[in-house]
Amino acid sequence: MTYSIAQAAEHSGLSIDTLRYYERIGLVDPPARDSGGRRSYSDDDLGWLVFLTRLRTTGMPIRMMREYAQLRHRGAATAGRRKQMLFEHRASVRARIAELQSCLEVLDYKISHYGEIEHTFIEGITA
Amino acid sequence: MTYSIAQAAEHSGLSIDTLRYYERIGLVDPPARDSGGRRSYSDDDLGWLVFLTRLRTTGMPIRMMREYAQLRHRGAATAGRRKQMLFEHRASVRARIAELQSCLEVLDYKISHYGEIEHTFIEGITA
DNA sequence: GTAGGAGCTGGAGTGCACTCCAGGTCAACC
DNA sequence: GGTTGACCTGGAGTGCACTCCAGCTCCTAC
Repeated sequence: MTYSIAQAAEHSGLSIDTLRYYERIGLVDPPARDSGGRRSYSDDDLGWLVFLTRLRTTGMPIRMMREYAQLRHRGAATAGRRKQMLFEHRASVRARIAELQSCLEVLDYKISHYGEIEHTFIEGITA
Repeated sequence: MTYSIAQAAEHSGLSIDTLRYYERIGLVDPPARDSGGRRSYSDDDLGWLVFLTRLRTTGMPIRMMREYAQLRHRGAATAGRRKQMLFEHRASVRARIAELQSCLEVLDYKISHYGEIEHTFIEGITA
């Protein structure tokens, strides 16, 4: 199964421009081309794109994704390094979640605090 | 108690440049000045700065923080609107956490997958 | 055979959130 | 009274991750 750039964009959630941009900066390998010179993405290509969007969603910077892509390109010999990268990235995602959760508590507090303002009309509380 | 800009930066985790930048764009009110014309932050100022860093950490864009700051500036009459903003923001933070957690599952899967590669030396698995 | 639409390239432009800089002031200490 | 160090201002520069554009080609449908 092959996919046009529009279909690849649709499937991955990236824009067409972003797909070409990712190719330009070496984040994805140049896909095959059809008889008219247009990009023709394979299922494997799509799988990689979708995985990239996960890394992006979790805040991995592009330069790190590119490093990962380059290791991947060098084959099975780099599997350990790649696993290590994902391992470390997972830790940072967990830390990020913890950070967000601690901020959530502050928001919860603030929101209930506003509730008091609204019900008792305490003056001067403007935070 | 008052604080120099360096102390405010230290306490809030923002840089000195960022403090001046936030003031310039109307995110924080201009603090008092000492006899030498230097910024002199109050405890209230610091409290606001710390709260801003929470909003920032949770990904609120500056333009929204500024909107919030402007409402706050208009006093208690805008408390409802501000509470509503925090309420909506909290929902987006929760959504973000859920998104990260779902990506974490993908990472977990990938990482255990790499484990298989390392132990059984399956060829061709390069994702 | 031509009009329309998708896709192509190289390169310029955008928005966000800072970050840095030059050139100056001010207070304190030696 | 000179040097040092923190701070001041307005404005320019940075890094990231896209996003847009002009001008072109190619295929399909009428």
